[in-house]
Amino acid sequence: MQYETGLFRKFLEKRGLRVTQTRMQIAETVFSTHKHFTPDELAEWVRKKDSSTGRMTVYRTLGLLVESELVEELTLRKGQNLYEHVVGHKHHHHMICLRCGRIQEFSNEALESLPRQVARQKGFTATSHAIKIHGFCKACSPIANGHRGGGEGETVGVASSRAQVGSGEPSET
Amino acid sequence: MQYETGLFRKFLEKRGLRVTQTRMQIAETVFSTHKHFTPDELAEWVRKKDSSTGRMTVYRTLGLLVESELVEELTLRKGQNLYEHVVGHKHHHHMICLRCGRIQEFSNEALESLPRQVARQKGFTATSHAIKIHGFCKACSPIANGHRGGGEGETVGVASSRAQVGSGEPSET
DNA sequence: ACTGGTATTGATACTCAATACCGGGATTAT
DNA sequence: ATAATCCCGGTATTGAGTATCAATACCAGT
Ligand SMILES: [Zn+2]
Ligand SMILES: [Zn+2]
Ligand SMILES: [Zn+2]
Ligand SMILES: [Zn+2]
Repeated sequence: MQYETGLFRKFLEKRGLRVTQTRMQIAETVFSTHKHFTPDELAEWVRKKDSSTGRMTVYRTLGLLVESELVEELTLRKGQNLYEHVVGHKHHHHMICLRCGRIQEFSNEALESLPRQVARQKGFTATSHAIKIHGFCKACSPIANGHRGGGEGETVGVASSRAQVGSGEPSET
Repeated sequence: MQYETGLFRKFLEKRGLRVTQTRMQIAETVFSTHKHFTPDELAEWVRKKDSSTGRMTVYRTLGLLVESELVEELTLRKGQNLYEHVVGHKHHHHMICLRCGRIQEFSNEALESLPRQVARQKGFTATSHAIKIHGFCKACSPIANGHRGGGEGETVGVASSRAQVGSGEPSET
């Protein structure tokens, strides 16, 4: 985490931006966890150290963190966006459970190189890619079995949020 | 297109919903093209046939079309969501140009089977997946070459919308 | 230390997409 | 015909994210 804050500091300096305590405190909070989080959750965490920190500043700093490529913006669901700290965390993608909303990570060698190649073939220069898998997690698969797809009156695809931020703390590691 | 409307009709009946003219007209409009569209664009198209059609009904019917799995909801960018008619259109994924915003489609055999397998290994039952590639399209690649990534004052990643709905008509095929 | 100039911050107001709600109208069943 | 539903479309509301702006913090030079 020392390392990440160093990188962010360097980024700010290169941009001619000031290294303020507020910014660094937001960054530290982000770097202190590898959980996915929303801007509002982050704001809440930050306010435990400095209750005066405004929502706007959190949004702006988050923007800087994304530009510096130390944080990634995910687009996994509607509602508030999710972000994650990516330094020191193996590049990965996400599986989203349609029933409980839990988000699971995975990574695979072939899935990393292929997209880039396919793009190249079309004259497209890929800089990044994101893979999103929808379905049912281990716990929910048994329940959901038997009736998927089609048009039953069951309404499976709900619950698309919640169930993934546990405590009110970023939680180390 | 005859075919798709038939499927939608069947879906409505199975659900005990009424097959109304408004609903079918919205569905027909959707099925008459394979372009990506926003709810408001769709509403505009539909109003060329029946100017009294309300925005709400378009949203609701679009919801039904998604539930029936005849239409897919994409999550490619911020702002208004994009939708596309998927029946009779080879399953594919998307490349989004960071400069001009153009969206290009692609498909690849290996990329179809792999995600499902990877998910299975983790006890996850995949029902669908989406792959999104960011980068620079053929036209924009030369321009963008030389300076990507890092933290220059260049601000490359703009223009994230526009440039993909040409006419005010759905346009056959 | 003082001063002038710039960057940062946070409250408020605003935009835009999506949803909730409701009353009137159409359709179906009795 | 009458009652019970379902459908429709306008309006109000929510919710996430952005723009604005005055006050403050910071910095460099004196
Ligand atoms: Zn689950
Ligand atoms: Zn992740
Ligand atoms: Zn382009
Ligand atoms: Zn497409």
